[in-house]
Amino acid sequence: MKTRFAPSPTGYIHIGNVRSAIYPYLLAKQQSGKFILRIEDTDRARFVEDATTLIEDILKWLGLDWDEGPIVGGPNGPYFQSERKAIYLEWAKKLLASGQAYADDTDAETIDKYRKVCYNKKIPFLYRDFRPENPPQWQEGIPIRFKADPKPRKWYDAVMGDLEAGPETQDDIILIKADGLPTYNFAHIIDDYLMEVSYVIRGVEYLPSIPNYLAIYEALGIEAPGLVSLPHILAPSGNKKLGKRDGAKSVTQYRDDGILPEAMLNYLANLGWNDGTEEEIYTKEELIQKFSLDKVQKSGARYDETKLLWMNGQWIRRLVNEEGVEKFYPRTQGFWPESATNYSDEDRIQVLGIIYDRLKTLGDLREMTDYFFRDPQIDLDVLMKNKALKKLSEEEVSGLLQQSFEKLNGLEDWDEQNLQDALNELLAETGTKPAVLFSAIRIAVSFAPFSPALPLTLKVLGKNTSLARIQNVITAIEND
RNA sequence: GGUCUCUUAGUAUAACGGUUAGUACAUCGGGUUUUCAUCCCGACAACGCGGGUUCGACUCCCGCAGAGAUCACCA
Repeated sequence: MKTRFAPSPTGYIHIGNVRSAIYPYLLAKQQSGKFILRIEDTDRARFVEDATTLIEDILKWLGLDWDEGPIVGGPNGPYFQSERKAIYLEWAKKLLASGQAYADDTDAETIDKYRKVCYNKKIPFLYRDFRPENPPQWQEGIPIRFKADPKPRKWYDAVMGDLEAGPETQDDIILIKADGLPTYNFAHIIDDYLMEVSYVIRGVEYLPSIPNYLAIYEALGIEAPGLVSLPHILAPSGNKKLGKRDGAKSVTQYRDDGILPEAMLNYLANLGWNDGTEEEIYTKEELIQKFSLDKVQKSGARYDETKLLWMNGQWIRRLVNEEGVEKFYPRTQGFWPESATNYSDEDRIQVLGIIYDRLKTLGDLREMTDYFFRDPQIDLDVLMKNKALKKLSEEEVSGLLQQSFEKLNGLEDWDEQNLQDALNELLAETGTKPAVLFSAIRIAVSFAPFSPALPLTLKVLGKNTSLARIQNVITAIEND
């Protein structure tokens, strides 16, 4: 079992196209086979300088390590098509020699004329109907065309099932362009053969071209690999496939926003595939074990970022619960607010330990933890207009805070249990409901729209900070 | 227009021809000593249409409709 991911370095990788890396990877690993990365850079006009690095970074981030390809090398390199020019030409010449291909110097305008003739007659345009009678001798600079031998074709697609196509689907396609580089249509066939790829997994947009590929395999006298078509991932709205124009975010962007690779892999693998059970959280290892092409959905699946976010939250909780906060902590590097800069890892781990179950992305840390690292801006309106406090006067709130201050100030050990007990006693002593007392303290200490459970928040804030903040609010009310 | 493909709630999906058509996200409601979230409970909500085959069809067959892909010296 050998599979491949063969992207073109034409820009960033978005969620619409990583899935065609994920499935081949899973399949290869499942069968203890090899996963190849090949860069299809034959289109020089669309070539983007850093795109290859970007592709490599994303695959590494997702944990999709390739066994052969750029960086790691392999027995059938090079793995950049631009470096394989001579190989393609050699194979094209074989076809030329056997009369299964021909040199064709017909210019674009003439071809366009043919096309228009058919268009006006409302008949399908097939270049083979206009095949030049006396093709020139091939020389550099002249494109090479395949000489189609159209016939009914049948093949099996592990996702789509049994497929067939008539002769009208096959035409004289360009094999080698005028610039001497091969077209995708030809290059991938040679590469997959030479690299011994056993399953070619790609998007459905290639499906209409498969009869042509079958014809080329036949002409070359080589066996076709398994041909698999993957349905598109659809944009959130409309019925189009997800693409850059729909604002499809790059995978890099999601990584930088704090999506975990586990969640990304899990979500994408599950979009259009399930193992027949109701399970939907899978580790990479489970995916490798359970994935199968015949359970891949045939229709396009709509991309749903909300579910990705939900799944990311699930993964954050799962990882923290399984391996502990300390082990998870390094992943949060770079996601903390500026105010946390001068705090130690230990301090941040404490905060992470009480806030992680509210995170949807790691990026949420920036918004949700600021008050742990610096004193919040006191805003008495926020305090007094709070749902639970708005019926109280400033004096009453101030009184509550004063009582709380004294009670908490008397605490010897500032730990969760003691804080909880003290708060319970305060409740009895002040004769207020939790909603009132806890809201007052919580807001005084954080001025945040929400925070973790009060005893935990106070504990992590520490005695000095907590008391100082309460005192500051009392003073602010006095001066109001 | 030709060719090919697809069709279960808003979304992703499950259901070897026999189920009150299941699950998850989203939405709405409720519960857990504040808030937000987690967690738990509950509600809403679907077999594109029309024929057949069958005792019985989401499931098999045919037709229709709708949607998508593709018809490059791009991949």
